[in-house]
Amino acid sequence: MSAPDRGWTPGAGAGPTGAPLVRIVDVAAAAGVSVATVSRTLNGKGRVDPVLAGRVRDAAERLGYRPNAVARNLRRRGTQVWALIITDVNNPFYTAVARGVEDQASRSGYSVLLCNTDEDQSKEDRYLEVAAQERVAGVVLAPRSSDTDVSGLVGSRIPLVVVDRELSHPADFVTAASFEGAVMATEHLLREGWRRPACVTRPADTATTEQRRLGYEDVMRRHGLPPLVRHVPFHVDGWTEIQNTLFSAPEPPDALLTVDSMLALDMVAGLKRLGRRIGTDVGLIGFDDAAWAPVVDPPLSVVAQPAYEMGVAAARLLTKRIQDPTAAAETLTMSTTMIVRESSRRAAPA
Amino acid sequence: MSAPDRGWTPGAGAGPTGAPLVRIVDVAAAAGVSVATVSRTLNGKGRVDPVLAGRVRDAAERLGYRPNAVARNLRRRGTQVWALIITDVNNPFYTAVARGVEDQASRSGYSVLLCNTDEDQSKEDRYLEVAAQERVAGVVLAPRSSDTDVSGLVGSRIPLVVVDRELSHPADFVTAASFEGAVMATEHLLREGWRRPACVTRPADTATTEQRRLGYEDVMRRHGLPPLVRHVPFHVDGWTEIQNTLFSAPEPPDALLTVDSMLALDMVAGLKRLGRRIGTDVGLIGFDDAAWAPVVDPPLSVVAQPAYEMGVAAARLLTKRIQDPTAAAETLTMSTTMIVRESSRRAAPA
DNA sequence: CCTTTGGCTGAAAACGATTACTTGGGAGTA
DNA sequence: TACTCCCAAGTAATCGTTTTCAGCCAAAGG
Repeated sequence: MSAPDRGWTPGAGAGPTGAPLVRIVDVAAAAGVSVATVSRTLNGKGRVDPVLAGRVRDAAERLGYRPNAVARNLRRRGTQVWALIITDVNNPFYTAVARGVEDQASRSGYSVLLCNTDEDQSKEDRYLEVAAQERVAGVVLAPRSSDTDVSGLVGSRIPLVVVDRELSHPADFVTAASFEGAVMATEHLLREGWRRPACVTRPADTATTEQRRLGYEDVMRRHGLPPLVRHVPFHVDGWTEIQNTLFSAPEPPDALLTVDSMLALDMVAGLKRLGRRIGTDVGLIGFDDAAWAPVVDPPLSVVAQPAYEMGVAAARLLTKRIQDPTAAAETLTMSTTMIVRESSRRAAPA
Repeated sequence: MSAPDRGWTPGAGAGPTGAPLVRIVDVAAAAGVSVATVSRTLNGKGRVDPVLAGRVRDAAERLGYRPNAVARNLRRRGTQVWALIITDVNNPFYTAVARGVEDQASRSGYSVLLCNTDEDQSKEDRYLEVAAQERVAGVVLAPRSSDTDVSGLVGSRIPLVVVDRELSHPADFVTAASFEGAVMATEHLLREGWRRPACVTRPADTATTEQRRLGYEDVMRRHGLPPLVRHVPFHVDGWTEIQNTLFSAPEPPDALLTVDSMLALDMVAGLKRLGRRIGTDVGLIGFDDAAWAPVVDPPLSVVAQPAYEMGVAAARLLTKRIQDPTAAAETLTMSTTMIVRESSRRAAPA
């Protein structure tokens, strides 16, 4: 039998538009074989006569056949695609994670689709739903908050690895030692002689930045100093808030610990506008070693996270999880390192 | 009729693993209606008795039914998903474009999946193939080079909008006035009194950066000056190359025009290491107004592109293209603006 | 009281691949 | 020669939806 007549013959000078796509039956007809043989040839499964295989490959080539992955995924009940859901493509930490995930994924034969939630709960919900309904092979998620609802993924039995921020739902989890990093940073500031370091952090439902705040407060308490903390929303110039509160108070801070690199950038710009010299009048240390950290004025001290390696680790866990969905959930905490540049050193006033 | 027996009853205390997913037939059986009625209810198409609709929604909720989008896409012959293929997630220009595309897409009811090709031809090929086979509703592509092969998309009749870099294949195209931007920047450098500005650009098959080089050379020629050009590969520290060539020559340049923000960063770091004072010994101006540009030492002059707006425009064109695949291809060139800070001003030596 | 109309409902046919199962022919053995 | 056995190729079931189409029932009109 040949393909059902669609009033159109493949390759016979089809019009500029509206010509139907070529399907496997068209290839089969053109090669004079059955669809099964075409499928087996193109997928390299089962034995097929070299002569027929040649005819099939010729026909496929000639007609410009492009298998419909949607149909294939339906039949195979699975894809070779992961979704990586992050909260901010502008944050170099997450893009570094993304590259790690991507590199490791392609070694295992998966493609990675990146979804940017922009710290917006409704966008995150939407992407989680898309991932669940499109039945991706797995998801790497940096959740907006620990209450992010992953029931869609769970309901669709989609393997999940959480990265950076903890989730209340149990799952494989890759993170960095945020608390310890903040402890290092705060102790460093005090050692340098700063007297009133403050912590500029993100909303309290962001797990990782809370760890950093807690690390800061822990050190302050041990030194008998009153903690100074401000929570700054995403998507605003953090400096405005800080200037109106901390720097308008009778006793302003003399140093700042920021929990991510965008906040650090806001502080550098703001302090400059206010005429405060960083490293002399005010100490500053941030999280994440962005590419620009060494060249700002003055070079920025940071607590660095192994972002790329975290991505690789997350991808490895996801591969394992796909192979064995029943294994117990693992948590991987990678260590942070402090990179001291000039912004946190206490220089003598000129 | 009820669902074919799979040896498992939905909601009847299924085991921890391996329990099949809930399908539409399961919902239909539980609600005592046909699958057609379930589909109509859940999609809000056609009239359905409120009582039955209630039973359906109850059953769907109770069983945790999650429609299989793969099957739906197959039947509907289409998705609500776009692919956005960019060459570098670490480049703030592209992430700004991505946010523009994303915002506009979601206004039109599409979800955007981001693919990062890392300036790697094989990765780009892979993602184009995935997009073509997965039959996404449309693609926004920032091509690696003008020879990027989009025949897969064309063959699968997938609407395409090209952004930033031109493609030899005809398609809707959104770009910025690179040539004019480079002309502005070069004339500005000469006006400030720099005598030997050089151009640090990317490989010659990158359309946009070539435009910038040409703009630079055009000005140099008009001023009767010999052009100084170096092409720097992606993924390397651009400075090494520049130091070993331009700055090892008998007559080194006294100013640099870089064609993207990562190159500018490399130059700032490198010139510092070499002990050259930017704005005094050497002038510097880059492309793209990255968030860090105002806070490096000294603040970086740039030619800014309206990246976010370019993304929005690309998304608009794609929506139009999807509605009318036959319309003539459009090209949109958005203007660039020069932001002069200190790095390009010629300060008197201290 | 019968017929027409209109609106819901359900049965079944797509969608386009993969793959289990069937079939037929050739080779090998008794 | 006849009977197995094996292997490649083809037939048809399947994946889980959406959507066409036919049928049924109730209401309305003649």
